[in-house]
Parts: sequence; C-alpha cells; structure tokens
Amino acid sequence: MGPREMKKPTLEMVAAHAGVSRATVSRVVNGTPTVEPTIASRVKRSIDELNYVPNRAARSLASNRSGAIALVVPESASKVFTDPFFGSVVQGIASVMEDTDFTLTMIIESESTADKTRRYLTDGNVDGALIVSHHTGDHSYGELSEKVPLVFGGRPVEGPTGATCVDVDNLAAARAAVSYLIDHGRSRIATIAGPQTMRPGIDRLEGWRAVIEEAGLTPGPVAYGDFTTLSGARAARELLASGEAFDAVFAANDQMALGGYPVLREAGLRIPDDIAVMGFDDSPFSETSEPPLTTMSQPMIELGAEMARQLIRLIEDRTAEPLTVLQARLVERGSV
Amino acid sequence: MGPREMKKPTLEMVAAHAGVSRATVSRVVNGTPTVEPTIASRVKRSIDELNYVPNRAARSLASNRSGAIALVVPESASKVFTDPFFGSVVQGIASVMEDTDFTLTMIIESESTADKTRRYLTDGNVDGALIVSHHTGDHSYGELSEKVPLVFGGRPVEGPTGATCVDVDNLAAARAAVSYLIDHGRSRIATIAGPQTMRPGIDRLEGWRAVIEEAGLTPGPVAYGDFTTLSGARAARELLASGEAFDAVFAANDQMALGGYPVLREAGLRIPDDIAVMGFDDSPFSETSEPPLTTMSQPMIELGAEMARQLIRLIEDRTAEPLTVLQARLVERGSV
DNA sequence: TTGTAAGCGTTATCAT
DNA sequence: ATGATAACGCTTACAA
Repeated sequence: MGPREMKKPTLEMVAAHAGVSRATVSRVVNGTPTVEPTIASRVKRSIDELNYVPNRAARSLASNRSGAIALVVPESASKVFTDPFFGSVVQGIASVMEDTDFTLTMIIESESTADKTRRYLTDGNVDGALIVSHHTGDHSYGELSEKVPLVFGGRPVEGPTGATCVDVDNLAAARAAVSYLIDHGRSRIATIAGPQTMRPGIDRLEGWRAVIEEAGLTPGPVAYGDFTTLSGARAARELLASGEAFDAVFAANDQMALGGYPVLREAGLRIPDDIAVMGFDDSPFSETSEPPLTTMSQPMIELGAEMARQLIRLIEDRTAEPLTVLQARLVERGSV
Repeated sequence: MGPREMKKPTLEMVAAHAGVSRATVSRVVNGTPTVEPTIASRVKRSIDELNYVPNRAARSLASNRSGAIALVVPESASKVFTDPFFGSVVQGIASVMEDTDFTLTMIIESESTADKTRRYLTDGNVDGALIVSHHTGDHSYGELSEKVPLVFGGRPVEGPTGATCVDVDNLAAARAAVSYLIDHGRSRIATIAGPQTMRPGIDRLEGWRAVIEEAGLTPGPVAYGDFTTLSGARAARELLASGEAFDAVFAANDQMALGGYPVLREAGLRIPDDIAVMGFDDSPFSETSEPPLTTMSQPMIELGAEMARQLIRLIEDRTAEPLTVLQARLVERGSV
C-alpha cells in the first residue's frame, strides 16, 4: 500500500524523473536564475516527490565550500561553561543560523588543541568561524583572518587589528552606570575595577573615571579585583581601609559587587541608604541578592546574532563592518 | 628563502612523494594494520613533510560516513542557556571528542525546526547524535534510534525505550540526601518536590519517601514546585500552613530550597538550628547563600563524557549500554 | 602486502 | 537556456 521503499534519492534520479540533465537540477537546487520557469517547477515537483535532499559531502567536495561555520570557544578555566553569557551568545548565533543552510560546528579549545584548531580552521573544513572572546591572547587568531573569514565577539585588548569584531560598548555602559549614580545624589564614587589586562576591565574603569571628571567630582578610591566574588570582598575591604570617604561603589561586575555586600554591611553601612552599589552584567545573582543589585545588562543574545550576521556577510560578500558596538541597558533594582 | 609556496596537498601528492599508491597512503592514514612498517613510516614522513591533511568532504563522500556527531539541545524556554548544567555536559562531551576525529555539530532545536532537525539527523549528515534531555517529549526521537545512532542524556519519563540513555541516579541521590538528614538527627522531614511529569521530580520524591519509610519515620508534609525559586517560596509557605511539624526540608532542587529560605526565616525558624534544609544540584547559588546550602552534586561533566563514549561505541561497534547511571555526591555546607 | 580502478554525488566548464 | 563531461579527493573491492 505505502509508497515503495526507496534509497536515498540522488540528483541524478531527480534529473531522470524530471526528464532533464543533472546540471539543470543542480541549477534549480542552487537557485540559478537562468532556468526556464516551466522546467524549474517541473524539477521542483520531482524534488518534492522523490523527497530529494542534496548530499552535503558531495556538494562540498565539488564546490570547495563546506557549508559549515565553526564556533570556537576557549575552555580556559572552564569559566565559559558556568557563564550564562556564553549560552546567550550561542542562542543568538543559533537564531540567525536557523534561517541559513550553514551548520554550526563547535570547537572547544584547550591549550593543547590550539594548533589543531588553527589547522582545522584553515584547512577548509569550515567557511568561516566565530571566535568568542578569549579576552586575552586571541591575537593568535589575528593572522588567520587572512586565510578564513573570522568574526570576534569582544575586542581583543589591543583593539581592532583588521579583524571583524562585535562588542558591547563597555565604555558607554560604564558611563551610564556612573552617571546614574550621580543622578541619584551620589558624589563620592569608589570603584572596584576589573583586571586591566582585559578590555572590559579597562573600559569600565575608564568610563568611571571620565564621567567623574566631567562632572567635576572628586574620584573615590579604586581597588582591583579579578571578577570573582572573593576578589570583590577583598577589594571592598581595601576601599574601606583606604580611609577615603565614599557614598557609592561602581563594581566592574556583579560578582565583585556582591562580594562587597557583606563587607560593607559588616562595616555598618546599609545598602542603599548609606552606600549605593552598582554592578555590571545583570547576572542571575543580581536578582536574588539582598537588596537586589542595580546593574548594567549586556545584550549577549544580540551580540551572538550580530556576530553570525557579520560572518555570513563576510563569507558571502567578502564585506563586513570592522567593528560593531552594541549598547548595554541599565537595570534598576534595589542597590542604588 | 622560505619553503616554496604549495597548494593544499592531496593524498595523491603524498603517494607520489612516498613512491607508493594512493591506496597505501589511504591505508596508512586510516591506520589499517596490514601495511608494512617500513612503508608506513615512509608514508608518514611524507605526510609530515607535505603537511598533508585529509579532505573531510572527500572522505565522507567516499566512505559514506560524515565524521560528525550532532549535539541536539532544546531551546525550550531558553532555559538551557542559563543552565550551568548544560555547559558542564558540553564540556564533558567536548573532552572526549577532543581525542577523536569526530566533529561536533550543534543543533539548537526550536519547535519550528523539529522536522528540519529530524531530517538532518536521518539524511546522513551525521554519524550519530547526542540528545540532551528535553525532560518531556523527547519520545519523538525514539523512532529515530533505528535510523541513526542516538544517545540520550537523562531518561525520558516513560523509561528506557530501547534507546541508549545516560542518566544520574536521582533515586539513589535522593535517598542519600534524606539519609544524611536522618543521620544528623532529623526525624520529621518535609519535602518540596518537583513536577511529577519529569523524571527527576518523580525520582527525588520517591527516594525521599522510600528512605523515610524504611527508617520507620513519619513523613513530613509534601508540597510541589516547578523548580523555580518562586515556586520554592510558595511551597515552603504551604508546608508551614499544613500545620504538620517538621524539622527538615528536602527540596528537589537548590532554587526551590533557596526560595524557601526567607519564608522559613520569616516564620522565625533558624537554619540549620531549628530546621535543616537540603538542596539538590549544587548550583552556583548554593555556595553563596546564607547559610550555604548542603546539596547533592550531579556529575554533569562525566554525564556528557559518558554520553559521548557510548555514542562512539554505538557508531563504531554498534553496541552500547542501554542505560548508564551515574552517582551524585553529597556536598556538605551549612544548612544541615 | 600493495596496486588498480571504479565509484561516491555534486559543481562547473564548456559547448550547443 | 540546457546538456555533456570533466573534475573534486578519497575509500574500497578486487586483482596481483
């Protein structure tokens, strides 16, 4: 009763079925405009009837294009995996890839596989690659840009190197954060800065400094952390120990801000009454803390999506914006 | 001065260089044992010198194997992306894939792409697939198991269906958690259970019940949540409102346990003095809560790794354990 | 143990 | 606008 069992149909079978040559079928499949509509639709019908699906390998071999895009993520400190950001970026990437015929190949890069990865990327296995920030040291990919289309998420420390980057505007975000503090009546603003070896660390500190200067205020004390909760606590203690007065703290990320919470409280300071605290990242922790942390939310999904869009442009048109910056959004909660 | 620029070397070039046939080079590349060592090493040297890398597409076309494994994750509620578990699973998968020549193709499945995904999997684009639990509804993949090697992470509700599964032993973990509570002097143990439509929800409740029964204790009250913090708070209120006495709460996950914290405290109960609280998952929140939450840690990295191992066995030997269960570990912190 | 040669399913270059 | 017909780089019977 049912349709006769059939092997996986090939382009050749479709050609026979439609009474045309393989070349024509190929043209129809690839949307070549120079095919007579009558024939095209006949071929399309055959394709449907036979349930034909092109063979990727054959196509790739003949066309010298893989139809695949690599997503390279650093395994470094396995941080990426606990990082909700990464997930959002991937979600954004996936959402645009969904509408294309590209396939997403994931490459987790550990130090031991760095060479393997580079080879993989340059040996024609993929049509392009998305590199999510290694924060530091991704300059090693710089040269690769010449051999295969590459888009970076997050700018390397040394700034655009001719590579295509999509990044969040950390400077503007930090400015917005500190301005908000000022608008809410704070005048002596301290900061817990991130590592000055990473772009976000640098930019967020610079944004703080700039706004304070422009407002003609006296900067509060500065302490440095490494983006961990623990370092945030330590930094908060340093701030307190500095002897300088301050009525607000701008932390370069939520974890450090939250690390500071208990320290400030132990010093007898109430948040936000005695001291305002501003985070950065809108991490899950910021919602559930006491009080909930006011923070800057970064558009990570959009960042992923934009990376994918740029890469596809690069692959298909050999053209893309060298740098796209996305704006963060301030999330008002209860710490300011 | 430098070595002459050369095109991407092919197997044929290696053959010429080594003075053998292409077949022999192919054998060496694929580790066929029947190659004379002398010749084999000569070929290997040529491969090195020419910097030869096999062309995946060609290989795939000729061998009818893709060298790719799909990782299928549900986009559902975009929960996956905020879920640190997922990241750990991927890390585990990646760590074993690293030592193989398989490539990891990531497929984010939204409802609108379900068919596309199924087609993709069955059309020979991949040699096998890893399906991370959709909790519910992944039975739709059941039939696919016959057409392409599949390994599921987390068992579907209806139990093993002939498919290969790797899962954490939720039952044993729940038993261990409740036993620990008993060992620490608690005798009236309430529980905040998860949805009874999900395997983990069911098993964790069952473990709680079993241990209490075996210990000859009177069960404390039961309330249900949906694994969210909010539902945990609500459930805690129900527990309190039940009028039944209890000196401990076993929650089916950390978020619900933590959701209960403030509720219990408002009721004048001190943790762990008046009431012990036991979580499940070892989520990041459990470390930073006040007091830190004692909980069950699931080996998600190992789960990912085991999934990958089983799939590779399935692909290469057509054999695998139908069900592998991994044991959770109790993490002692301050809430018991 | 090694070589020969026939595919694998497309794309792409020519003619027509 | 369409059709032959080479590639594309490798695997794999089968022969030697």
